[in-house]
Amino acid sequence: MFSQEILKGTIKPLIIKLIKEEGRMYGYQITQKVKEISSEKIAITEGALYPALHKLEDEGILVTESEWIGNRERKYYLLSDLGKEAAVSKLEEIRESILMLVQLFDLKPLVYDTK
Amino acid sequence: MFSQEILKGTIKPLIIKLIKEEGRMYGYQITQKVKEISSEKIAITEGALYPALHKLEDEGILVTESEWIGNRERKYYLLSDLGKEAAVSKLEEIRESILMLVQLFDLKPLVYDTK
DNA sequence: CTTAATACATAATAAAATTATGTATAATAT
DNA sequence: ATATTATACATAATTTTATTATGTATTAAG
Repeated sequence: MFSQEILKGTIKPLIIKLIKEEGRMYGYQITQKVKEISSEKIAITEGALYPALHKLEDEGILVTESEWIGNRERKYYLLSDLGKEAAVSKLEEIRESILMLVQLFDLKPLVYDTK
Repeated sequence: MFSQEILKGTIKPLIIKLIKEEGRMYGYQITQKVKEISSEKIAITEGALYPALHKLEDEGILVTESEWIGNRERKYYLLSDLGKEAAVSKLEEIRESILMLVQLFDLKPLVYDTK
């Protein structure tokens, strides 16, 4: 289980992608989801996650709604209207960057499966 | 032409990969090669490149040989014996990391072309 | 009744980049 | 001739972003 390493700089777009898909997510849920989709290989640390969430909120990309589950706060993050717009270009950006890495490191032959 | 952004953390393995392929390279040549293979999209900055080269040298991965082209120094970097060993695992590592990014960001359908 | 899981958060530190600056030679364009 | 661009190295200040270490607190499981 490695944490970020190469994933430096990818946490914000990753958050955006997950929230875009799920509609809304809370911090802990994001850590679990990433653990799941990475086959237990990636552990997002709180020290990276929460500052990133707060920054995205400050940037106006995310908005929050708090819910109280019993006596415990659960802070859901959602895409704002701005965030919904921004998400498209930000995900396109990261997609291009990752494909660039594939190209640079010559991880071809990777091709689009057009099935 | 974007500089690093997502490439954070990838400069050292990239240097290793290029030098492994080319045999030896000097700093400026690396910037040009990266520009070339990225279709002019990536400009490695000196502030990132030279410290990375020096660190790899300190780590014993790279060794240098200086050549004087006229009155101008050209410092070639080569893989040391240690570096040749390390290169294999380091490149496997970065490969896995990039494929992890592909998986996380759902850049499938990307499949191996087995032709 | 203790430990692990859930759930938030911040502070100190480290790593790694950007940006700015510096020196200097060689080639090209005006 | 001379100014600009390209070649070629390098470092310093700053910023960004992560790691590691704490901290608080509730709930579930052993």
